[in-house]
Amino acid sequence: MSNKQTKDHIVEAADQLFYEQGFEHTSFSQIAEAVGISRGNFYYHFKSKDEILDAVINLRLSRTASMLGDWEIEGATPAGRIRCFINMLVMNRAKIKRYGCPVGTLFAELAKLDHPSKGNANELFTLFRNWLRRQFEQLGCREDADELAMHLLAGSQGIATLASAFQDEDFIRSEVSRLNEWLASVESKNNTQQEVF
Amino acid sequence: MSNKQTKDHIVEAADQLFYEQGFEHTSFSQIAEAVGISRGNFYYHFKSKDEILDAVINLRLSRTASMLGDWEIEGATPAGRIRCFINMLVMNRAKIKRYGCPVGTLFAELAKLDHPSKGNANELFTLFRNWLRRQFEQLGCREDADELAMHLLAGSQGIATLASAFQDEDFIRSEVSRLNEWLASVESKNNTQQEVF
DNA sequence: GATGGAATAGGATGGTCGTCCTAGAGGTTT
DNA sequence: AAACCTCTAGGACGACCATCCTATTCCATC
Repeated sequence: MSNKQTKDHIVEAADQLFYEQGFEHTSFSQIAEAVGISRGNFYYHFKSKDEILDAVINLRLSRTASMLGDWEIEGATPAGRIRCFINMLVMNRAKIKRYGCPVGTLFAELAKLDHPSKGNANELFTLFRNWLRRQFEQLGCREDADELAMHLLAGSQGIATLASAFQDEDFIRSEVSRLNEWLASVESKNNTQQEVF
Repeated sequence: MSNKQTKDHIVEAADQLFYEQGFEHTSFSQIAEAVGISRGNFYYHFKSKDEILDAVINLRLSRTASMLGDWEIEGATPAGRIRCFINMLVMNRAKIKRYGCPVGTLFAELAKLDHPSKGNANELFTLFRNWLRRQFEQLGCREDADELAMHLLAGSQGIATLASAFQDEDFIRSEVSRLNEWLASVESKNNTQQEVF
């Protein structure tokens, strides 16, 4: 099936270009050039540019889901799993510095365009939010689990934004150690007095 | 001088539209319609769309600078002035929810486009960063003033991003009280033992 | 009232975009 | 070998965009 292969190539090329240049600013010609096929041939595989966007979002959703699945195994404890999330910032620091967070920047663009797929893109955030919430619940923070998840998610978004703005990878490192210390304090507060702020 | 007035009207209309829809997605026709002038007449006042963008950024820079000047008067203490910054999130919560942070979203878009004015837009961040750094210095945090300023700036960016993504104004409120408590802890740590974490 | 520059209107232009259409290449089935 | 389906190429189309051009209006100055 060269059909499936070409379709996947298109989605992967679009995924990368949308990340680097944004959705609106990426044209069919650019994707075609990246894949090595003709412009008009797109419409055999996709009905519209929006359909490619949805495919890209679905690709990112499934990749994110499998990454979260890996972390479930990698991290021995709930706190260790949350640290996997935090470490993602350091792992991807070079790309974050250049292009920002793929989740945050895509959502921001689609929100400005008021694009129909805005909601789909938001599922990426929800995926992380729910996963983090479950980890905090397992940590014993039943009441505040979702609030802690949101706080951590917001922290990572802010770090990515400023690291990109000031072209500063060291900032990522220092904020990540800050987050790790915060996580440790949440852990200890919860272990000792079962009360998490 | 109806000249100056028209020019200002263009910049103000562009400022608003760029915020609501993004720079690239806003066309001359839309700005013209908002101002009530003809499309072709733009080029008497501005040589290009990029020139309008620069004028918009300068407008935002001067407005921001005057706002920071106001806070110098409003806030009796350095901590009070920093609280002015934090409270901005609550004051503008409705617009942040709809369109995100004007500074962060503009920079994110220009960064993706790799636009020449990316650096100018970044000056907005620098304005806040330096102002906050000075406040933390006056608070007694000489060593860590810039780091604290960046941390707070990142916090506000993350809050704006997630509030917009999840359409949640309450999240802004809860994170703002978190920030205020954080600020109080920075204050007390610095007053009592001259050591700021 | 005549003159001239400031300001405006609106059509023309060239380019790019997403989309559509059609001809045909390649390989499988009958 | 003929019919057929999958896939591809590449040009055509209409819309929109930023930009440019030119005729015209407005208004102050003489």
